[in-house]
Amino acid sequence: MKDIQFKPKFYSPCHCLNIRRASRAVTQFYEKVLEPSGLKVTQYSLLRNLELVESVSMSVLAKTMRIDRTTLNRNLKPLINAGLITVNSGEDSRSRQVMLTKAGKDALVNALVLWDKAQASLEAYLGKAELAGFEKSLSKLEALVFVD
Amino acid sequence: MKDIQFKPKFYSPCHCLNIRRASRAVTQFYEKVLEPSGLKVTQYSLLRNLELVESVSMSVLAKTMRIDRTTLNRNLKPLINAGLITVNSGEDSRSRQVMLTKAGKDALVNALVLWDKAQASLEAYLGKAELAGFEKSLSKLEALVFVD
DNA sequence: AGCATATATGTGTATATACACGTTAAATAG
DNA sequence: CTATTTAACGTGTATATACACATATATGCT
Repeated sequence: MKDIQFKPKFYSPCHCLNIRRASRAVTQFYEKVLEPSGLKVTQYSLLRNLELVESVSMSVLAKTMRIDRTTLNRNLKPLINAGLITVNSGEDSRSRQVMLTKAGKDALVNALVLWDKAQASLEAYLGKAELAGFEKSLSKLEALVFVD
Repeated sequence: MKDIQFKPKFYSPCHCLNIRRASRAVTQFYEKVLEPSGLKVTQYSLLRNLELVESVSMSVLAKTMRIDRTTLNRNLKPLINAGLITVNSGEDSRSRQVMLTKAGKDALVNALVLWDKAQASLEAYLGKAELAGFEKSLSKLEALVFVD
């Protein structure tokens, strides 16, 4: 990580835009680091969650990952096409059980090193203390979903 | 804003996912408040930026708003279709000048009240002090775009 | 003027996000 | 056991995001 050039900060009043811009920047940073693995950060996170369980239904996975169910549905598509996960019907013939393939596990192992690097870079960049406070706020903001 | 139910926080290590989830939550919150105006928060922000100038080229607008040029291009489409903005060629016949229409100005006036409400809610929710610190971190993270 | 380069923009493609709506199957009420 | 309700999904549609690539025009150099 080389010299950081803090560009002059233009006044931006909208809290929503502020977090969206930062979210894009952080995403691009992670994507760049993860790029050699061929995985997007969203895809990495999906595989990462699947690693922890034998198999999960889509609803449960969506709830666990706190993303919209229909978004999850679409996000799984590229992983299916890439052969990194499989989807089968469970006992409840409505539900669909998602699980990692061997290739998926391999991809994950490969990406893990890169992800670690991105995480460490970010921690060094912002500092552990500031990052901790920052993420506490993030956590609170996430609960906005439940507020009218 | 009624009682807030802080759901049990599941451990989520990835800094990138954390900000992405929070960004989604904040976005959904703003969208809900802005909904009566018929504008998305992104669209509101575009109109808001156009309010400040007679007309701007796409590149300059993208740079000002710190969003990708090609993203801007796509984001303007719905506003053009809704008749809220117009796009004309400037003196430099490569550049395209964007400007608000009367309808666009009206829509903006209408949305402003709602946006104010959303802003105030968020400030009350997180608290001015915490929000200030939080946005300082956001600003730093935004600069990640310039980091290798 | 003529050519190389830089600038301003659009498009193809792929992913991400989420609301509204529809379908199928399980669960429950009567 | 049938009818209604609930649960688990998928899809249509629309927006957001961004990289790679293509096009047109302005600019600078010789």
